Amino acid sequence: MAYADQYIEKLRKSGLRPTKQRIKICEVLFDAEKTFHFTIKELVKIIENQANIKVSLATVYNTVHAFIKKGYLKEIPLNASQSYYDTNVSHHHHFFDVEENRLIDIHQDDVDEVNIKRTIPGKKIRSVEVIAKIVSDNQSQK
Amino acid sequence: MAYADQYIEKLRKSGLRPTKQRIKICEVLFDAEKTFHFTIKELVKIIENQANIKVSLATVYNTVHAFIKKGYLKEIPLNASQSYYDTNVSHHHHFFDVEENRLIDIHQDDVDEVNIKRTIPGKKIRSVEVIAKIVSDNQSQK
DNA sequence: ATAATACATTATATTTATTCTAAACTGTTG
DNA sequence: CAACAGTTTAGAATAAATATAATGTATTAT
Ligand SMILES: [Mn+2]
Ligand SMILES: [Mn+2]
Ligand SMILES: [Zn+2]
Ligand SMILES: [Zn+2]
Repeated sequence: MAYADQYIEKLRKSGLRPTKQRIKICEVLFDAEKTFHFTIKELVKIIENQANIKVSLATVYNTVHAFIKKGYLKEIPLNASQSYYDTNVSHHHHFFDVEENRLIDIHQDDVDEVNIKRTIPGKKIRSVEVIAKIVSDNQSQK
Repeated sequence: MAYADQYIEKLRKSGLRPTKQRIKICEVLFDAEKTFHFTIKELVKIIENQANIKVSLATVYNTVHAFIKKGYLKEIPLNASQSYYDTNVSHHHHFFDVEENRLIDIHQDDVDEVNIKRTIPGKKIRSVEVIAKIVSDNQSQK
């Protein structure tokens, strides 16, 4: 548990006390070498599989929302039935594989700056996100 | 009810019989001079306000989904709690006013073609959508 | 360290969007 | 018009998300 201090700091900065449930959540979210996308249900399953401790749904939701508010996680709206979350909080875009229901990151560098030639009076742009839906390329013809 | 024939045709092409409930739904959706965005709840309210007939939630959901499948409506994912729908089925993008929870169309012409310099083997892009979140521009300084 | 306090966890209940069910009803076809 | 296929509907079921409130734990004060 070498990284525990970082998690404690993250929790404290989010206004949360470092309890063992929350530290476990941090381990799963921020210990991975790679960032990843998840649903709450998947996150709970990961925690259950790799930990001996029990974490209630309410705690997971509360902690995830605190991290979103603080910018340690991002929420990605894809469909109405369920939220997707992202441990990659850098500015980036996504492919969404509609057949496999899977998100794939597109680095900001891999998309030319999106130039919107229209403004709304009294409003400013806070963020711009691109979602490219992808499907199997069944080029069986020819 | 001059446009009824068009609605009947739209329904038939969607594989639906033209019942009076469905024609009423079409009137609300496709009679407007302008396209608009709506939630199911809002659509039901509009129907209730302007019609003498009763339409059940199940019928509204089923009809909306049939139209989406046929391409007469588009679904716009914005948050996990509720789906937004769009009667503008042309290729376009959106501002989303996060304070007022309101969608605003951005014509395709108002956004330079989004150039994604990355591909996924075996997959092809079906659609590309841009969502720009906007907030109040409180330029009280200076 | 101990006690007091504030905050956290949890099981459970609630809310709400969406989907399902099955009985009554309606459009279509011959 | 009869027969059939498809439709509407109220209400039930489902499932994500949030709220509640009793119990437990980290922190702070003593
Ligand atoms: Mn949604
Ligand atoms: Mn839901
Ligand atoms: Zn991502
Ligand atoms: Zn639109």
